[in-house]
Amino acid sequence: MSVDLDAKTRGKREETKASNRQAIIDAARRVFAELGYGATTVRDIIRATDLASGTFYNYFKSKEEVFQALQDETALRVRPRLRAERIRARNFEEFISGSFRTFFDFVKNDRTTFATMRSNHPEMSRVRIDTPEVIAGFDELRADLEVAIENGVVPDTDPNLLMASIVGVAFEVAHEMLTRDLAVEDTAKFATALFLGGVQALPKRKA
Amino acid sequence: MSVDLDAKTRGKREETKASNRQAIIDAARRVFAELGYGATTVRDIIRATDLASGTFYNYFKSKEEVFQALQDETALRVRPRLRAERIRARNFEEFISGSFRTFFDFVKNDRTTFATMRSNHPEMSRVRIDTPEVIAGFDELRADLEVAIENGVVPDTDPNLLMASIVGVAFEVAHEMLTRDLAVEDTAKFATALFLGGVQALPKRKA
DNA sequence: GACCGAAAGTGACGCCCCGTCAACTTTCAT
DNA sequence: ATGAAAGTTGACGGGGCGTCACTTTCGGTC
Repeated sequence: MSVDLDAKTRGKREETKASNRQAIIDAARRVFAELGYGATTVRDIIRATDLASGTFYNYFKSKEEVFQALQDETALRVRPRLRAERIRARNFEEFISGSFRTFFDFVKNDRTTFATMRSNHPEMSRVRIDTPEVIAGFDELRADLEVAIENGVVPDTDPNLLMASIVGVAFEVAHEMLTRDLAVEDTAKFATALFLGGVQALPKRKA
Repeated sequence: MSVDLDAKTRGKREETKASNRQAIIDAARRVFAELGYGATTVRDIIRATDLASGTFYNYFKSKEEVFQALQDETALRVRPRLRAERIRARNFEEFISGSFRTFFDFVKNDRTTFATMRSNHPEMSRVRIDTPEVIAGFDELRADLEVAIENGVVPDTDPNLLMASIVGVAFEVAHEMLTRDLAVEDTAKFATALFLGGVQALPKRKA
């Protein structure tokens, strides 16, 4: 149905264009997961599809760019959940705890994505890439933090530093959670307590 | 003098061995800084010395391995400073604030190293690699945290989660500090306040 | 339905990097 | 002085890179 609809709506041209792009992204996801980001080549990716090597470059400039597309796909799945959680929150505690719980839950249920997101060489290095979609997600978070500050729920502190702290803790603690197979709930409680206690003590923002 | 001494002590053999190794590491530092980690090749590094390509492989297996050596050199410079600061600390507040101040100070005065440490593709991705020396530094920190917990200065919480949080905040906030050219003192105050306030609220460790 | 121009796919090509290895040079102990 | 061990060298086969001339596919026009 939807294929027919797509075909009629977009024509065969656009149709295969979209499906080729997705085929490359899907192949990349598989290959990255298997070989690790550093070890995989554009050739590995294209070999995992039924396209020719030249075709790859009609869609992406490099493996970095496919990787970014993958990141964006991931961010696109997580962002709405985080946003929903923040909207539901009735105070700063729910804001923080809901965000951490949602993020850790995603990480736990999607280890592979998170691992690919973080690791170049398995077990050895960790990477985090900021793509437009990821940046947009961070901006959204910062905007909400600023609202919390305006409402006096959070002291008038530097929202960017606060955001950086939250992000740093989220990623690093998530890694620890996976390494030691901790429960999402406990991990979220830890991170939440740290920030709820800590935020009250933060220094006032400078002029 | 020291060259002669070295020559006599170790013989010409060991002498040039050490100097070749260092030449490669130094070249790597320059090339990484100029091209970024991802873009540099083993050939780029070896071309920046007066050695032949084959010689590289007598010293390192890959560019990853040189990179690790660089990381270790960095860790070797920072660790003693952090350790000294921790030993000087007379309570948990000094422990935390001294560590953050020292680390941020290092980052500020050594932007290039930190940038190379963190970035593959300038402005886009960030990487942190755990080499033996880095891991040893973390272990040291965790051991001191455990002592603080035993002494009752810090609640009986999970030291690994606490360490992950500190590390996450340290790196992420340092990045923010560089990006916006914040003062070391202010940045350290922020991070310190967050943890001093937060630590008291942390959940008790599970059995 | 035949025709044509544009869009997309193809894979061979030239370039460079990879890690190895046989030949060569240097060191050092005798 | 000499020979064996340690270390250096760069050429080599294998492969990935990004490009480009050529082919195929699509869709609008008559």
